[in-house]
Amino acid sequence: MGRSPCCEKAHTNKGAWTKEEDERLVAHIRAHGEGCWRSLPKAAGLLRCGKSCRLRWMNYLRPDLKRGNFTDDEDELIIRLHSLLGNKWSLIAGQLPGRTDNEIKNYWNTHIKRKLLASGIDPQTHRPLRGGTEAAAGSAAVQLQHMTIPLTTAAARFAAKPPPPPESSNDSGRSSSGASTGEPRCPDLNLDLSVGPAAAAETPTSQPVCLCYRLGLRAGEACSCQADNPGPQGFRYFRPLEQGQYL
DNA sequence: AACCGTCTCAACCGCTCATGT
DNA sequence: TACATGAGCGGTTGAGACGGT
Repeated sequence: MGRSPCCEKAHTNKGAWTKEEDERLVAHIRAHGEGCWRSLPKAAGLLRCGKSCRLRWMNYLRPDLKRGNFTDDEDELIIRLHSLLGNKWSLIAGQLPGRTDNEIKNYWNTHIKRKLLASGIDPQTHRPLRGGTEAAAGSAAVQLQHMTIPLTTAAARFAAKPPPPPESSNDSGRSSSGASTGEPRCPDLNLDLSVGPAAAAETPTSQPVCLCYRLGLRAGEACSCQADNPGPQGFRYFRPLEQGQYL
């Protein structure tokens, strides 16, 4: 028995949103706030699936969205984060204020992927492509060397986590996040594994800490975790793993 | 001007995860 | 513990924009 559909498909609109629908959605969220997406369409008088409303709000209508082209800094950050996290677009988006996972995913697929390929870098593994020209490989090496990011051992292990054994990945659609080659992701990246000053001073590796924090982001700076409220209600903990232990 | 191929990106789909009962 | 439900994620699709011929 499959799960029930998220909405009554027969009575919902699909496709592009109209201006009126946008206005209704924005007005409703301004009045009642985000959340309870399932019941929102009815409450807002929209013939849309709750999922569709959420997506429209998150990706297009949210007032804090940054529109326009990606900057070079954003490009570089996306590449760095992708080399660490793979296709975890929501995690990557979390480090880019005003950008959405969908936007970053699209940008990656349409621009960055091509840019990396042109530089002789495999966009999935972030390693030089086999059979590439020496010049391409050389430029790849330069770029990889440039991708030095302060990382803790925990985050580095996260980045270098080997893929699950084939028998455990019966999931057809979700196995493409990064290294599918059987090798650890970007094992020869020049990752600076030294603990950043703040993290070194305040977060010994035995303590659970926010991943954003370990990536060098302070609270309020892209990271939405609450630095002044540590604990399960504040940080989303990322506990460092023991040697040989993987997520 | 018309056609065609390519590109972009908003939106959808199917799935997993998190949470409540 | 098992199940139901809602939220969120990542891959994919398709309509419209754009550029070349």
